[in-house]
Amino acid sequence: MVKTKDKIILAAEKLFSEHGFEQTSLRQITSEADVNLASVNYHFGSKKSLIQAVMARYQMVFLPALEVELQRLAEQPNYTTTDVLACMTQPLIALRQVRLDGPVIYLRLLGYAYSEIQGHLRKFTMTHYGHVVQGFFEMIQTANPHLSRKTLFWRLHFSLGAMLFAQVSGQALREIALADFGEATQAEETFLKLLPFVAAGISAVDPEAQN
Amino acid sequence: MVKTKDKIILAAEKLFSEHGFEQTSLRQITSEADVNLASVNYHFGSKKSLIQAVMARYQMVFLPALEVELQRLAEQPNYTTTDVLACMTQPLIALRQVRLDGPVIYLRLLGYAYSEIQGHLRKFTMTHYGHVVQGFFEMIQTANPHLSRKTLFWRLHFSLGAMLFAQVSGQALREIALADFGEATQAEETFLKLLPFVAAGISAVDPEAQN
DNA sequence: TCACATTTAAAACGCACGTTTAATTTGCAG
DNA sequence: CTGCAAATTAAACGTGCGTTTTAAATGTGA
Repeated sequence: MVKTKDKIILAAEKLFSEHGFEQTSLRQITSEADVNLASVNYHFGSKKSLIQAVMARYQMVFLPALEVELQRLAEQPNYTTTDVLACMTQPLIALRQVRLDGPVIYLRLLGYAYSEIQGHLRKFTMTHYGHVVQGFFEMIQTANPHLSRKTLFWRLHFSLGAMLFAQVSGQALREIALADFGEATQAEETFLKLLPFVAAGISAVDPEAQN
Repeated sequence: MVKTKDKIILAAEKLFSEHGFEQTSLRQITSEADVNLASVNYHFGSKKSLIQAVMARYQMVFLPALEVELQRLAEQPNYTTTDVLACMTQPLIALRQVRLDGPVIYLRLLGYAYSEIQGHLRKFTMTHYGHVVQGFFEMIQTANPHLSRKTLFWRLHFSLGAMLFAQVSGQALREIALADFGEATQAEETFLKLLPFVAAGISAVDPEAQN
């Protein structure tokens, strides 16, 4: 028998990833989960806490796995931007342990988390996994010694934006692509197409560096 | 004497660009504009119509100006991705006619429009200015004959995502950058930093093209 | 089986929102 | 000045939300 708490989590993940956090009401979630409305507040305390619980379930798998991959690469004598970015693929695949469609779900949740409650997720992530994020940044810096920290900071966030937009708008974009020139794109394929784009963007020569 | 309708538009632009469309209530707008709550529905019919009016005011300046720039470049024997992207800078500056801080306002509005009401803005833009968008796409294609339409489609939307994220999260990111390593970034500077990133990402070699 | 803590259930609360109504004020042509 | 349309105002409406309350049902250890 499936516990009420688990039914809520599963339904919340699904609806949050499809429509965003604020656009999803507790009534939709409890209806989808086939549980009573009040049980969310009983088991999680508030909607905000439910959101954090949903995110934490994925973060606690993804970020430690990312840390392992980064440390492995850090032992190499040298590495490229692409190498560092590729460290994310295995941890993403590891999210299948959480849920069969975990990788897709997580990327979408990330997108909504950043675009809706910008500050909260970043604070939570930095508090619990700040050293992983920091390490990632340092390795990108090592792979691109010609770039200033400031330029790198912005380019990493441009990359984040590209990824989040692709995930959140992914379904709509896939439909447009299909209608415009009849080529379908798989959800997982989007992330693979993203990597060379982001890698080239990050490593681009900085025009300002000539100053 | 400033008309009520104009006071509403000015206040709405400001608040929409700061907090997004859905996060901004009509009560906030009418309070900021110092007009009666009901006057929005009297002058614009609905909140949705107000949003469209706000967006249209910028689109009708930006997109025709972009068309002019693109046509000028198209007459050249050849051009690069950067050249095509640079066509956007003058039309952005032209938005100062609409409002002193028009360029910044417009980019932020774009960001929220895409992340909140994804379908609507695209539909509106394509209906009224579809040929401009189409022309932009074709010129990027011409500048990158080695890339498939599918790859180009996704990379252009990655670029859009990078820009929108930078604008919407721009204020928060600027504060983080300042706190993390003490370097301030101007709002207008963000767009300039974006161009080389996006240009390199779009023109990157496509690993899939080897297949 | 009994007593007690845990969990579920139905209903209501208070709040903020976009919108509508109806009355009043304002602007202006004849 | 008069009369009428346009504009403004204050108040209320209906809806959906997250949350709380109170009672009933369920599970559990002695």
